[in-house]
Amino acid sequence: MPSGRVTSIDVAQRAGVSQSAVSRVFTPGASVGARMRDKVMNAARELGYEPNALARSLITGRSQIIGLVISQLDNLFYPGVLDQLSRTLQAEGFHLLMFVTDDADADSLVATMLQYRVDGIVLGAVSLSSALAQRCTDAGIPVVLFNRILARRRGQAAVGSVRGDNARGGRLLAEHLIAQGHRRIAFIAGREDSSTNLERERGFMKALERHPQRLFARALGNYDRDQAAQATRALFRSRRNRPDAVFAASDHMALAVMDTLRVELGLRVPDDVSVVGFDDVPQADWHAYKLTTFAQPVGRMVQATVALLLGQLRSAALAPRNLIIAGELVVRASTRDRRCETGSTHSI
Amino acid sequence: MPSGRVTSIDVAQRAGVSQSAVSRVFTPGASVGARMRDKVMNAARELGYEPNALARSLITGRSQIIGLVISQLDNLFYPGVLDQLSRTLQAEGFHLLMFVTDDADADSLVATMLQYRVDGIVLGAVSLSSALAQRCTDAGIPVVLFNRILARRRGQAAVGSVRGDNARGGRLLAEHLIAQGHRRIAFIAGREDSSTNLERERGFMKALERHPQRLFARALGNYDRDQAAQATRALFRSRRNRPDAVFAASDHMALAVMDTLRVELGLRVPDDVSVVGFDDVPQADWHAYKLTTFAQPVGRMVQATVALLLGQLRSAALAPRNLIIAGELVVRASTRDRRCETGSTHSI
DNA sequence: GAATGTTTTGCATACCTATGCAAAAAGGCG
DNA sequence: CGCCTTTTTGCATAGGTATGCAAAACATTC
Repeated sequence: MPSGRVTSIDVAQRAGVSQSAVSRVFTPGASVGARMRDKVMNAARELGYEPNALARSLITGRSQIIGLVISQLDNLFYPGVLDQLSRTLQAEGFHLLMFVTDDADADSLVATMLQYRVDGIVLGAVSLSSALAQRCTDAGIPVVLFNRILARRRGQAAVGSVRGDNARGGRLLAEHLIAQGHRRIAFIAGREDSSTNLERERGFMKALERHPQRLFARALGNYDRDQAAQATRALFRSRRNRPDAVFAASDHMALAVMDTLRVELGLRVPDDVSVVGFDDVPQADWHAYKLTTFAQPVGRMVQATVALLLGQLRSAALAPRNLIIAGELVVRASTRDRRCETGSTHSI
Repeated sequence: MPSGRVTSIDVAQRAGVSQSAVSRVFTPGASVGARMRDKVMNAARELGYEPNALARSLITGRSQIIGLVISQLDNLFYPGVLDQLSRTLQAEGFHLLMFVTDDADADSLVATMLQYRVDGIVLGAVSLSSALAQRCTDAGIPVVLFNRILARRRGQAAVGSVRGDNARGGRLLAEHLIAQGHRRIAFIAGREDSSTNLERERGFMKALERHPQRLFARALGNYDRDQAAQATRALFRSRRNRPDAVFAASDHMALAVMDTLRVELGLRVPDDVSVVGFDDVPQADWHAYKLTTFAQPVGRMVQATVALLLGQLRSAALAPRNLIIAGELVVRASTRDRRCETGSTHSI
């Protein structure tokens, strides 16, 4: 019995067959006789043989590994994404090579992933230089941006993307606040270099202008809990001239806003101030918050991401696409209800 | 210029040197002359060459990949763990191959990881059959259980583990509740097949008995939010005979308990009921909760995990160890304060 | 039982890099 | 400049598997 790692050759010798026979037994869909299969399987079991996925990948050119970069794991939206993505890919026989970063761009990590010959790349809440995107495209490795989009210049490498309907979400939230009679609406922005914030803010602002209404105040939260709390304090510094509603560009920030309003500033939500967020993270539905928000359907977004990835993988000719997954307004109890002032919970 | 994947041979030809020279340039610490290095680097840059990590791993026997199985990503404790673990390993030049599962045991996933010849394995909130643990040990692959421990039988393969001081945490929480005058203390258990729950409950019960005091009631929450809410309803079904304090075996459950108590049952925390949890997840410190809990230091636990893993990797002789990382009681406002009934926040 | 078609098997090679060994080049010193 | 030591380089091979091709085994039909 061989001591260290046991190879297909060891199994072949033990079973009295050729190495290629062993290989075929472990290759789904290969042509193997029943008797041969039994002999090999027995020998393999006795020796504790497992095919070496690295060697296999070296030949086939497929590693069955998808690289993932994620930048905001503390943002409550992303654990769910990771969970679903991992499960979905596992079901398709792929595995996740994971990278966490704070950088807004993922270039160095993507370079590492290229060394591992990943079959595809998912970038969550993170961007990519066009130079590296080009390298991926050249290498035939599909890239999908999750929740981001690349400003596409002429002649630049095309990478796919999946995102929620940020513009529509911003608009619906604005319209909801206006419909509830708010006239002093403030906005707390996410990272200003992110396409999500850009689109959400733009949709929001357009809806305000259409009514017409000016933005009452604006502050920067950078998708960070502490900065969002800080921004809230700044917005409510004056005792005379305060907002009567706040739109935070993500639930993660909106929850911090609610906490700050209630505990530090002694204000009631929604009686004194309405708060809305974006994403519909699990915590938004917790009794303590019941946050009105725009729901991004994580499940469908992940499905789309995987579909895009595998589609390009299986047919290299397939052009990358930029998908927008529809979401919906979820009205809970963090916004006042003009018609019946009970603040009851209902969603549309 | 070669079309598809560019190899070290392509670079060698372009630079007019041998393939081994190219290899050496990309191998840290190899002997290469300055002139040679320049030639090779230039050729590599021009062709866009990246060493093939798979082929490299095949030879060196080191993949620089650590396999991770995690079973409860929805549990608020684990995103932080994942974040830190990934960063720490990245800093050491390792990468994470990630698997998510619901199963309590990780056998099938570990088998897959063995195929990828991972250098080490971290199992988060999940267990392993002794048979497969043995296979890992035989293959020289260190395994570290995070937040779990394996009942070790005689002659069984030894795997390392890192966990918080569950027993002490349980004891301190019990003593705190008793010191605040509670006499009807209920417990909501996590998964009963988990060592964490076992140890926490045992420490808790021992402290109760020592005072002496009986457990008022017990329910099962399985580390799940909905089940914890359900358990809360069951514990408070009777209007006459209710607990005056609840210990939930994890913060994740404790937060659900607080929500259920306040909103569904109209009880005040801590005035009517005190609530304590375990872990000190970020949300425990949110204004809406201010949960008294036992803090597990994620950072130090991750450091220990990585140290254990790399230690065994670098010196195969090193025996796996079972480490317990000290934590501390964090008293916030979810437990009543006997001395001054304001419920102010302070931690010890 | 021969002729034909189909499935199963083995042989040899390719995938891409690292590394031991020996040869070559460079450096040091009197 | 010649000799010796050290560094740099190339050669050849190994690591473990998949796969095209041709040979062998088997099945089918008349």
